[in-house]
Parts: sequence; C-alpha cells; structure tokens
Amino acid sequence: MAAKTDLSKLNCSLARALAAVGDWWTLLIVRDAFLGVGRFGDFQRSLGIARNILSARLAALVDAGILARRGSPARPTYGLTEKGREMMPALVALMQWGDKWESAGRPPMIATDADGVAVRPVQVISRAGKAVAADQVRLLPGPGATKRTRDFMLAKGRR
Amino acid sequence: MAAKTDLSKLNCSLARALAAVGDWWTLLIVRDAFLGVGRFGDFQRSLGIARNILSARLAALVDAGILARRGSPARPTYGLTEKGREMMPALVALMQWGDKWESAGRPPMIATDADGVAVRPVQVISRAGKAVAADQVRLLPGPGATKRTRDFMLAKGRR
DNA sequence: CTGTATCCTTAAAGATACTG
DNA sequence: CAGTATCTTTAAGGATACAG
Repeated sequence: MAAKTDLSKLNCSLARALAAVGDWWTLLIVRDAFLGVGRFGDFQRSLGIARNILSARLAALVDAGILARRGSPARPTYGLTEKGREMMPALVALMQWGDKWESAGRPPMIATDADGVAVRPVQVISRAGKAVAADQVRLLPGPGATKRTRDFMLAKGRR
Repeated sequence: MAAKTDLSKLNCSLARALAAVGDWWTLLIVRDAFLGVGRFGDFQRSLGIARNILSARLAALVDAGILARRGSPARPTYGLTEKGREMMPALVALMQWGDKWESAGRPPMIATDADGVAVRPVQVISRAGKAVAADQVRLLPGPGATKRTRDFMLAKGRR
C-alpha cells in the first residue's frame, strides 16, 4: 500500500468493496467468523496474525459494520452482522475459484448446504433465471455513475 | 504489506485466491479487462495507477494465467483467459455487495445479461437448486485438508 | 484472555526520467 | 505507445513488552 490512493473515491462498487475489505487478513478473518471463530485468541492462532494487526483489523471490521462485538467487554465475541453474512456469496465464489485454479483439484475446504452436500459453483443468473456466461455479462453504468464513468464504460463496453 | 506471511501456505483456497489476486489493483485491472480495456495506457488512465506498478501487475496477471498478451509485442493487448473470465461470479458478487452496503443505493455500475437486463444478486445454490442462506452455508474439510485444518474446522464448524 | 503501545523492518506504491 | 529503471515515501505488518 504505502501512500495508496483512496479506493473509495473511484466511484466503483468493487473499489468500495475492496476499500472495505480489501486485504488478505480482513477476508480471512471474515472466513474464520463464518467458521464459527469468535475469540481474539482463536483468530490469532488460526491465522498466525500479529496481535496488534488483528486488533486493528477487528476494530475496522466492527467499525465497518461487518462484525459486531458481543458479550462481556473483557472477553468479547466477534460475530458477523447481516452485512458480514452477505459477503458469503462473494467469499464462496472466490473460494471456488481458488479451488479450481489454485488448489490442484484438492480443495482443502468446500462449501456445502446445511446437509453437508456441496453447493453448486456460484454463477451469475439473469433475471429470467438462466445462467449468464462470463463473457456474456455486461457492466453498465448505474444510477450513481458520473459522466466520466458513463462515457468510459460506454466507450469500452461495446463488444 | 511488508514482511508478509505467504498466504499461499495457509492451505485454504480463499487464501490462495487472495494470494493470486489479493490486492486492489489486481482486481480492478481484471474488472477493466472485463469492460474491454486492453491497452497499457488505457488501464493506466482508467485507474490512475503508476506505470511501474501497472507494469508489474500486468506481468503478474499474465504469469498467473489470468490475462494473456496478444497482438504485436510492441503494442500488445491484454485479454482475459478462461481462468480470468471465471472470476466473474466472484467479481459480480463483490460488486453487488459494494452496491448494497457501500454505495448508498446508487450503484455506479450494474451487471447485466447480454440484453442489458440487470442480473439477480449472486447467491449460493445447493445441489438441489435451492438458494442457501448465508447462515446455512457450511464450510467443511475437502480432500486437500490437512489434519490440522480438519480438526480446526470440525471443532469450530459445529453450529 | 484481550487487548494497547512501541519499535523496527520491508515491501508496496508514487513520481519521474529514460528507452525501444 | 509500452514499458523499464531509479529513487523516495509511507504505511502495513511482525515482534514484543506491558496493562486491565
């Protein structure tokens, strides 16, 4: 990072999402939270992260409304909020991508439904309910687009 | 990051995915590539990234097999490979999360199908074809899990 | 056990000049 | 236009000691 540009200014939801959770530790902490980890010490041992960094990350996640501190202040538990839980599809999609392309076909971890049956690969689904292939997905300006963004996207979006 | 631990050692697909694409610029470059950007200069202007950084990131992405250099060596075009295109669901999921939680309901950009109709929010879908709520998704050890990972996940995974 | 406070190292990012 | 080569800055991360 170092002297990094502020991603949250880029007028892009992806950039904002990354600004909120855009480093390794943050997403891995969220993953641990999904796994049921809640204690400071458990995060620390699970991830091998330095205590001060973990402290800062947890505070940032609470600040961002992704985690919530619960229980006794002296010995709190960190749990996902709704905002945090809604990261699940992105997390699973990333994990599946890693499974397929970076784990040589031997995934250390798989996402399942409540019955323990592996879920489908996450897909982009059209309004009509059909899977949309990656090269068919288009990114178009939304209501929050600036003129600059709009011009850029329309110029480049023609394919 | 500075003296960072090597994420690719964590035996976690998410960590490996993050190790491959785990910084802001990388994902934003991939996003631009989805938008049709292919030229060095266009990436540079679009993102406001320093030339040397862009150069390094593009090389890393090519090296990781996410982008491919095509056309004349003197004036190449960077295009997504299949591995790159398969990041789309994760990218869209992250973008939608940013839309909902970080863009005050005015998304600068929306994902649509080929007809320009906004796609559904990305969901985790069970083998049987039903949406799985975030708190119903379970993460279980896969074939590549080490004993340590397995023990950890089973201990924490009980909910 | 859950942090906070320091100190230190290092690598990531920026700026910029230069080359093919 | 598409990079490479330097140089500098800065902040992220690690280690560790200390506090409640």
